[in-house]
Amino acid sequence: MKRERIEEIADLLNKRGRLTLEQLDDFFPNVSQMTLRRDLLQLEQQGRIIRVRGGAMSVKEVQKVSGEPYAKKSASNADAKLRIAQKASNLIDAGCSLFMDGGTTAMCLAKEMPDIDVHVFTNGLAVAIELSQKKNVSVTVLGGQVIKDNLSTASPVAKDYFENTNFELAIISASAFTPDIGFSCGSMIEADLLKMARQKAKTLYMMLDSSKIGKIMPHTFARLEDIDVLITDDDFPNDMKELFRQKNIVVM
Amino acid sequence: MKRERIEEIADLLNKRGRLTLEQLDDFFPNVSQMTLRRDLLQLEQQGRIIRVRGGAMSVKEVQKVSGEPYAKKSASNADAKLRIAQKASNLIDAGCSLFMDGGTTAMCLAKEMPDIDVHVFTNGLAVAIELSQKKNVSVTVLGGQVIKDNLSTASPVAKDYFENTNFELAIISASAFTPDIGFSCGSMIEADLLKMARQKAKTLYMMLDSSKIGKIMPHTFARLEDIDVLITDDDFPNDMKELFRQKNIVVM
DNA sequence: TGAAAATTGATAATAATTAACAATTTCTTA
DNA sequence: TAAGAAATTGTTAATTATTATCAATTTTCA
Repeated sequence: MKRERIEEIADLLNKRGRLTLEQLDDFFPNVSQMTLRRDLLQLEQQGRIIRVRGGAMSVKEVQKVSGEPYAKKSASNADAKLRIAQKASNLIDAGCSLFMDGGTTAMCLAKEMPDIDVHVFTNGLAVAIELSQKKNVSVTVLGGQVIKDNLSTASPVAKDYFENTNFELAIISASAFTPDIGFSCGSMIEADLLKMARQKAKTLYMMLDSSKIGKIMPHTFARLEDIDVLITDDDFPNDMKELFRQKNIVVM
Repeated sequence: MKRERIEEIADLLNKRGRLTLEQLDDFFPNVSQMTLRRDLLQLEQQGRIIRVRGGAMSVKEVQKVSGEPYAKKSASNADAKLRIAQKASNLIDAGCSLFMDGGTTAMCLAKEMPDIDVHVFTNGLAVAIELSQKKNVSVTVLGGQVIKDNLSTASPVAKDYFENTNFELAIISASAFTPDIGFSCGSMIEADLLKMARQKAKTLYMMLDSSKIGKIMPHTFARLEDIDVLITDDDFPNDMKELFRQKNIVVM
């Protein structure tokens, strides 16, 4: 009872980096704040977290290069991304081979990923490092020049590389989506990569949090009908869901 | 006035790890607690400290108490590695293009690297992320499967990749060295990569801390006479230095 | 020099944390 | 299995830390 809750809190903190007591309270509605406080105290004594005013933060989070732009960015819409990542992680079976991008949603997924025998291709450096923590996951990084603001790689030779590479599944996310423009992102070379990934994969899962709807970015890499499964959060509008379902796309 | 005080506080925190507001007040009797609070706030915004109830703690302190395997390893002989990295960083000029490996010494160098216009090729994920923090450094990661225990990549196709890649300088380090076996490391595929890097580079700098002397690892990637400059620490034995100098290798 | 900006200090208002104890649950072991 | 001990939990009150506010002071720079 207690033990499990404490482990859950530790997990949560490792994934989210930092939480307020109120947020914790939302996650554990059936225990009092005082209990959560006591749990945090215990975790602090174990050296696993740091209690700060208002809540606590994960030691691991602090150990990651502090102040990096990436860590900051990953905070936006963290709740939705976490839930999307959780859904996505349930769709991954042992023995499969998949592609993931290097975005912040992918990073959430990397943290949520079960430690099972899978092979992951990714162009995200942080994603690769996160996945390397797992014993059973093998990881391949696509080489290329590092894009500093999202710590992912992009390379014109990726195409050649993909020639001899096989994966059933691609799980990617977009920076923007509208029904007529489709899924788009800010960098052409990244769009290129994602396009290749989707063509190569048998099945394409798109992770899209609702804040991306209606936005347009310069480079489209997939149209609505290109995807097989849409993974999103609860705020995703119903009429939009219907649009996907009409094209036989699974929405979850 | 303010600037200095803030620096002093940061220093103090780095030395003491953690301080209460009262302790800080003792150190700075001529400013009010409120001022110290504001200083701490500012330091927190810079990501240099973490404010906790009652006071603050140094981020560096937290980073020390690490559990990750990579972070652990990088602690061994940290002093020597830091000094070696500092020496190496002075040898890097603006405008140059260089290769670095993904080892812990390279990681130190990445941290010490001046923020100047250089291009770095590396197979180290952590190295790449660290270098990405610098505005003027552009980074290319070599793709490949991730070796989990040192977070670097290795790939049989690296060879093809190197075909069209040019750099003047390779700065690498070895896991082991003896005069007759040469420089060696534990993984064949890594040895292969390093061999290619040294053949490709006009100049080869080897960073070798003295603890590596006399050790032998399975795969040799360079002989004594292959290198141009040896960068080492003060404990490096003199007779060994002489050996290098006889071959016209600069020892520093 | 003199006005604007930044820094600082004192106090009040707010919020978070701890302390204390009773109520509940879980664990022993007779 | 039932009584008692130990651990866990919740509620409230007390304490403490933090933030907000505004006036006073210092610094900056035109």
